[in-house]
Amino acid sequence: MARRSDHSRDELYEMALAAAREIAEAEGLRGLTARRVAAKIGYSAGTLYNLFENLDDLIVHLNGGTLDALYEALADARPDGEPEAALGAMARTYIGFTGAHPNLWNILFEHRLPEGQDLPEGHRAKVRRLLGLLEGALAPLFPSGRERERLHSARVLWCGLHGICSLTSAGASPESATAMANSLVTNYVAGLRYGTARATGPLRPA
Amino acid sequence: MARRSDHSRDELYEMALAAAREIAEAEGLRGLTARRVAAKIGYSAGTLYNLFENLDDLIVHLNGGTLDALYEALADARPDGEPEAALGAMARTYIGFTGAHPNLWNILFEHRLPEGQDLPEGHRAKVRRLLGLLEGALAPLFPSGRERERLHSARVLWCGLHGICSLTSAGASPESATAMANSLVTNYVAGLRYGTARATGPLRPA
DNA sequence: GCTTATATTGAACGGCGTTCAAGAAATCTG
DNA sequence: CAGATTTCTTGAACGCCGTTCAATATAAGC
Repeated sequence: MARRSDHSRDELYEMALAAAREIAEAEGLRGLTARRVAAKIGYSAGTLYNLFENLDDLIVHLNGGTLDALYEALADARPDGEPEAALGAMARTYIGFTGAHPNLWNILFEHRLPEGQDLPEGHRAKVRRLLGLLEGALAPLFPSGRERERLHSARVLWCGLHGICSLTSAGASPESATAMANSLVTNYVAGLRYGTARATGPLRPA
Repeated sequence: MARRSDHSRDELYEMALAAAREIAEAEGLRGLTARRVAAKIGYSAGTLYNLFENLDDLIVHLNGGTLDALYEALADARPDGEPEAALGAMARTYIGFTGAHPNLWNILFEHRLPEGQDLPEGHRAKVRRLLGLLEGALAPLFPSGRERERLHSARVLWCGLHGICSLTSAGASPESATAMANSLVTNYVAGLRYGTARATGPLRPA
């Protein structure tokens, strides 16, 4: 019950998140408890409450790290070239990430804050940053001045990709996620390119 | 600690599921505990374990009911006519369902069985039945003999719709789910109709 | 009426998130 | 350096949780 100087506060913070990530990756949300994280770093559970508001807060931080890792993977893989090829490559990278870290990725969506609480602004910013990658790949399809439509299409593709990975991970569709993503990208972009230009108003190629 | 004859086993089963649904609808997974469900129907927690294997099993049954309700809503709303119109109407119905029962719909995906366990076959069948509705709406686009491609496209749209509702519900994309669904359906189907017929091979209209 | 089978329960177990008084070490003050 | 002060850490505790089970009172079968 005494003060220790084994680690600085920042070290402790990183150790706790790393331990949580290890447990989460191996066992998912079910195995991720405050007591186990604490035991894994050799401190008592109470110490975690000096670093995080509570377990929900710890998980939100864990998810922030997952979003960062996802961003790095996608940013590295983003190729130039035709939107179809770029989006296809990003989709494959995304699918690869979900396959490599299924539990971490699932926790991104399984974990929900209690009733009234919203995710911190930083979390939303991380998502926006990811969306920006898709927007970049879509840029050749939209003339300047149509950024709103471009963002809209990026969102649709992002949602579609998310749905593919989500249902694939849930085992509901054993069919290859990659094939579905290819179909989504190919046909949706084809619709944008030569589309019927209905109310949603995608445009002719620039 | 005595046997009662207030309700039959089937009545008890229905009462428990109804109570669970009420709690889940109001408070989500966090409020759904065995003790509270039992208290709500005026029995002890142990009695639930005569009706269900455990709390996970109860939730799986609850989710089965949600899938049934979703199927009924979509089956009722399925219109005839052009695929775009039919799929758009189904998407709006789906989005309406998720808006009317956000917690029930979320539990469908938040709840995950422990490590080794898979969802029962009945659950998969319910999902397949839902997919069948989309396949029906896509039928005019595919000549007979191309059922495989039709199923593939139905899956892609299903995933896309799921992704839209999932991320909308998570608050990550405040943009209107309906607008995104319209864009998805319009452009994806346009891609199928006049598509580039790449490797994934959607066909010309029949 | 007697026996058998079944349903129900309260208590119990271990684990959970979280709080907090107590105390020891680090730090500050002179 | 000593004494005062701040900070960190902890174990115990609280009230939950899912789940099990012996005990028991009732229903069902004969």
